[in-house]
Amino acid sequence: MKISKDKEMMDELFTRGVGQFIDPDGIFRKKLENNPEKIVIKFGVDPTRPDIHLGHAVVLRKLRQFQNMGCKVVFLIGDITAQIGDPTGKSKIRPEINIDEIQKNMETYLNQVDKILLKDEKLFSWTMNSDWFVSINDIIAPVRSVDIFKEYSQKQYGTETLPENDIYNKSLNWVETRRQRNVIKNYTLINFLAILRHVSHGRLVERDMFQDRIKNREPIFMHEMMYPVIQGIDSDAIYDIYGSCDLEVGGTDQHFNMLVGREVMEMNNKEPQAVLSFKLLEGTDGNAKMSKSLDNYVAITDEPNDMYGKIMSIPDSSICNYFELCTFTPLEEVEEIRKILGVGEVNPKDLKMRLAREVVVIYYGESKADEAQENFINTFQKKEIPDDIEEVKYKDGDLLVDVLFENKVFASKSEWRRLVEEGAVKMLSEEGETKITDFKILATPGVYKIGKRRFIKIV
RNA sequence: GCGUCGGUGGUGGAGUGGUCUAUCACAACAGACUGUAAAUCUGUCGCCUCCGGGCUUCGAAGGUUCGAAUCCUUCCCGACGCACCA
Repeated sequence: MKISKDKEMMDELFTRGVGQFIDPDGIFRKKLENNPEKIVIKFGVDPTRPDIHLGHAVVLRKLRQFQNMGCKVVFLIGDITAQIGDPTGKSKIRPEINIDEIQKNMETYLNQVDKILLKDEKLFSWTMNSDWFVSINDIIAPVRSVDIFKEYSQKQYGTETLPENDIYNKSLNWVETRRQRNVIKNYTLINFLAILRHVSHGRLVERDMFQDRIKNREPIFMHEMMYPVIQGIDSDAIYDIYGSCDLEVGGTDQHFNMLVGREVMEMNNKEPQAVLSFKLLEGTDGNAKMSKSLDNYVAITDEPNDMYGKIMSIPDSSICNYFELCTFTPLEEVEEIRKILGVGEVNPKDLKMRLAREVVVIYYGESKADEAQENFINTFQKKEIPDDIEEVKYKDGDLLVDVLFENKVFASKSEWRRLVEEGAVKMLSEEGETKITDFKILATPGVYKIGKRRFIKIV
């Protein structure tokens, strides 16, 4: 009985939310069954986007399941690769980001991860790919530029002591941290070229998005083509540092890159990693994938009310996917929901409310979820004033426009003018709503409603 | 290196001397309606305004012109072709 239950769990582990699972001879699965505590799972993290949303959560929640079985999860912070820009999706070259920013982003990221993952030393670790792609020379050399920089700093600050974030100090720091982490390997140009010997041009351009670009006569830059190889080298490095790299997880958009990792490991005579890629969660607008730049995401740090509301705004067609990818609702039940929805005998709104509640429960618990549900019903179904509203201070004689503009409630005064003309701004009181029609009205304390869902309290 | 074509608002993509803040679509925002922040319909969609208007945008910098996104020069970036060949 127990065995069949375990098998069921195992099956779900490799199917729920999964796009593809590559584990040719079942090596990974066998190891998971026999020595889960020896397994190292790699997960690449983008240090430019510190907010974790439900799309990432799909992967993270799966990682947690592996942790529960005793596997170690290693976050790979792609500080170098972030500067390259994964060619997936947009063709834009990403802006350079500096070390401080990465550090800050990673701190926020790792704090949020607490909500889902365990962080014991045995089950969790992280590393950055600058640990093996950057050498000290990259930071302090060429010597000339450092001298120039020193000179400049001294002029700027007028002292002999350099500021804390001075590049020279930074490089010393860097040596320290690097020593602490005890990284063995450095990838030099020679290593890199040796690996590239085994990677053909055809292999790299075969991916759809490059083919599309070629067809559309759009540019493909060399550094973008190298991206999968570099990501593959990461796996190789993790193997060296942690003694193993058994599985890499990521979205289906990462599938190709992760497979290249297998090849790199193979050519270095290592057991290639298994690859588990996840279906992409669509955004709240129902199309494309959830992403911060498209602003169609639900962050796992969103307030319960917000989280609930955002999920309520997904189109009906996304309900089932969300159930599968974002909740613990058993798969048979999800299937049932799919059927019911198809027939149309249930109001999709009710299913969506259940969905929204279940997701909030995962991150905030039952009581908060109930509160959020109640708040939603009150605000949007009964049209009452929500509980917590952003507050903004005013001084006597201030115009309402200025108060709101200075607090960045909207981006320009023209926007305000438009909203007023459209009758979108209302002052709320005991008696009901009063539409504001004069855009030069003086600010008075009270609750204001802008559009359907923005509330501002002036105090 | 030579040649051809191209670089436009959040995105895609029109416009090749005045009527251009720039057609259109998507996104976004608002109003109506509803089953909800879904769908649909309507409107708005550079900034500032004493509502008369003023100011700023079409890769960058100059120039021609009464007037330039549109013409010229130089530069930057890309696609394609030719040449060169380590």
